[in-house]
Order: sequence, then structure tokens, then C-alpha cells
Amino acid sequence: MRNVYDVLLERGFIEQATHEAEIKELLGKEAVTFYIGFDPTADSLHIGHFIQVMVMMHMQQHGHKPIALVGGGTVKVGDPTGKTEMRKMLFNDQIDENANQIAKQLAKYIDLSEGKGIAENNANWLDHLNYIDFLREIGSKFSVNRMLSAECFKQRMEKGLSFLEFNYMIMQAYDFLELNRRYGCKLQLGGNDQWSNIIAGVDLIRRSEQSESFGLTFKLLTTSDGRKMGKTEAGAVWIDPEKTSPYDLFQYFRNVDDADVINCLKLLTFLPIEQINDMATWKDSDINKAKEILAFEVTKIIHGQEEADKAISAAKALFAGAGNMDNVPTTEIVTAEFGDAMNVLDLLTVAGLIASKGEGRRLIQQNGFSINGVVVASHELEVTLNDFENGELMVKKGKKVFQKIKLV
RNA sequence: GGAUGGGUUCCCGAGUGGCUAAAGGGAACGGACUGUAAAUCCGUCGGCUCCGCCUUCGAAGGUUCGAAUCCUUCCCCAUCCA
Repeated sequence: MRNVYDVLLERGFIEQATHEAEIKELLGKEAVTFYIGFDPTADSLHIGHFIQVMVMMHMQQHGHKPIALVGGGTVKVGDPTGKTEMRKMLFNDQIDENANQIAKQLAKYIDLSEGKGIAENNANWLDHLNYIDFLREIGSKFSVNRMLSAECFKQRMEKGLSFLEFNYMIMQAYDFLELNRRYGCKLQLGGNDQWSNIIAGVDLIRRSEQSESFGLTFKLLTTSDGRKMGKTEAGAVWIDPEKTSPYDLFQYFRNVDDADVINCLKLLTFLPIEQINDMATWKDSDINKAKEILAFEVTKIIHGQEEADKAISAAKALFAGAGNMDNVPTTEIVTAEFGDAMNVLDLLTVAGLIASKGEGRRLIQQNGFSINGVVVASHELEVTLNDFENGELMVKKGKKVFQKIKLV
């Protein structure tokens, strides 16, 4: 079997490594226990996190043992909101809820069963630390002078940095030490923004255990001009199908810039590198084909074959007039509530296509809406039962947003 | 705790008594052009029962015919000092 390191390298994952040659050698000769941490700042992972999940999958496929660490403890340090007791309580509840969701998601993609992988939550050790003991054992190993010289703090020095946040690095370093002691974890992976936290852990393990450990960081998911990917007008692109539907996820990747297609294929699909390299030579409208493949593959990995089929079928039905309309995003309206007729603006509001009626009026003025292929000319238009065919009606907003309205 | 400078609509950032729902830029959205791309151009960008009305400029009070702009108190942030 090939060395994962080479696989990750040729796909363009790797950004920085603590000891390149040693890591490669280690990964080549034994099953390595490694970890990646995810702070539960929300109740779902988003596409930016997913690149880390992809790495874990690659690693596991090559026989290494992942520890999926949910940062139920570190998240309390990273994001110090909620000052009063009341709000703090709520905040903790929210964290637990988020942590559960994220742990569940991780288990979907990585085999965390006995012997194959490990699921952990750093709240298990961070929540019960004794301040004095911790300072004496761990705090003594850190130099404030050195910490301040870290790039991640330098940037924050201008904006201000609380002592709480300053401790984040130490918490994460301690996680690595703890996992090293409990499970023999020797390698920490993460996004490139985690670099200083990771080397802090490597340093801590060397000082406390006199043993060597390693760190490796990966590219963040960015566009070719350096902007973060995975943000839309509706917020982040989530892994949770309730928050971002498989269809929307599909469309997100269907619509990436030309310049980003190849990068996304390498990072977010398992297509063979040879095939991707071949696709990189495609030109003009063939690039469009590549986007479809990308969108399909990503949807398949995240939501499964069936959902991916549905998404591509819906997209083809809407954009190419061929395919199955059944899976198009749909809003259901109770027939009794609809009555005989409904004002367009009300209908659009119910369908979730406009945030306010003012917005609806403006869009209609700009010819932004059509119903069953006919441009809506006036916001006073009444949609009647006659507009429905078999109880269905198709609304289009702009060029690419479709919503089926269905009477039930 | 002290001194100074700040908190403006999604973000950055103008505005220091009426002409301000608040310049400019970015993002976003609609239209044209395209390949469900980019770039470009045009338009929109608080809400509503929309030619009028209502709610916004850290929070709460106050002065005034009228305040984002003045006063008071409070909260928060930055910088320097302790």
C-alpha cells in the first residue's frame, strides 16, 4: 500500500509539517494513532471542517487509527460569551447539545468502533482540572515570551486578547499530551490555522514525557484568490441535511468558480488523482462537466449515493429539462390555507424565497420571479388554483433558485 | 483604579442639531452577457397596509419645534499608566 503521506501530498492537503521525513517514515512503517479536534461552536460541522474529515478518512483507509476529539472543553475557552450565571448555564447546555451532534456526524464518516478509532471529548479532562495543579504541572512548561511570539497571537495583539483566550493554546497542547498518555497518540493534524497550537502540544509532550510527537497541518478550504469557501448568503454550507439540503450542497459545488474545481476535486472527493489530473486539462464547457462530477461526488460522500442521485436528478430536471422533478426543493401548503387564491408576495413568503415583502416587491420589479415559466409582472398578482398542475406549481427566483409549491 | 480615543444599517467606514433610512467601498441580491463559471455593465440593498407611515446609529433617561449628532448615567472595546 502507498504511504498516506504521499497521497495527501499529491492531493494538495499538506501545508506544514513538524518533521516531514520522520512523519512519512512513521506513517509508512506502523499504524499511527492520530487526532484532529473539532470545537462544537455550532450544532453541525460545515464544509470547511469536512476537509479534516476527508483527511481522517484517507488516514484510516491506510490503516491508521483516528481519534475524533470533540472540543467540549476548549470551546468554552475559545468563545467567552455569556457573562451572567443564567446565560452561562444555557451556554453549557448548548455546548453539550452541539458536542453530541458533532460526535454523531464524525461517527458517520469515520469508523470509531472498538479497535478502529476512538471518540473523545476533551471536556472529560478539561472540565475537572485543578487550577493550581495544572499551573504547576503544565503551566510551568510554557514560556509566555515564546507564546507571544506565535503568529496567531501577534495578530490578536492589535485587537486585544483576553487571558481566557490566551490559554486556548495551552488547553489544546494539554489535549495532545492527554491523548498521548491515554492512547499513545503521536500525531496531531489540523487546519493550518492550528499550527501554533499543534507545535505547542508537540513541545509540551517533549518536555513532559521526553518523547517525540508530530504535527501536520492542512490547507484550509479557500478559493483560488484566498477567500474562505463554504459561505453562502444563507450562512455556512453545513453537513447536516436539515441545515443545508443535499440539493443545496450539490448546487454549491455545481457553482464553484472554474479556478477552484480541481482543488475541490482533490480535497473533497476520492476520485483517483490520475483522473483529476486529466480533468485539469479540460477546457471551456467541459469544465462545466467537471463541476457536475465534483458536486455529485461530494454529495455522495456526505449524504450517500441515494441523495446524490436525487440531487443530480433534480438539478437536471430544473436546468436541462430532463430528469425527475420529484426531488426539487419543495414547500408544501395545506389546500385549506391556500383557499381559492393567494397574493404572490404571501406565497413567496411562505415558500421562504423572500425575507420581506419589500424585497419581494423589488425583485418583482426587476423581473426576478417567474411562476410556471411566466415572469411575475406585478406584486398584486393573485395566484389561483388554476395555476397549479396536479397540485404543483414551480416558482423560480433569479436564474438558479427553484422552489416547487405543492398543495397537500 | 487613572488618562485618552472609540462603539453607526451584513462587514469596513463617513456623518458632530434639520437637506439623513444615514456618503463611499465590500459582500449580497435582480437584470444583460455566458457554460448553473469568471470578468464587465445596469439596477436594488431597514420594515410596512409603500407616492404615506413605522423602527434603526452600544443601553436608558433628558434638552429641543426637531438629535446618529447636545447633556446625564450606565455597559462595552482599544491604547498608555498603575
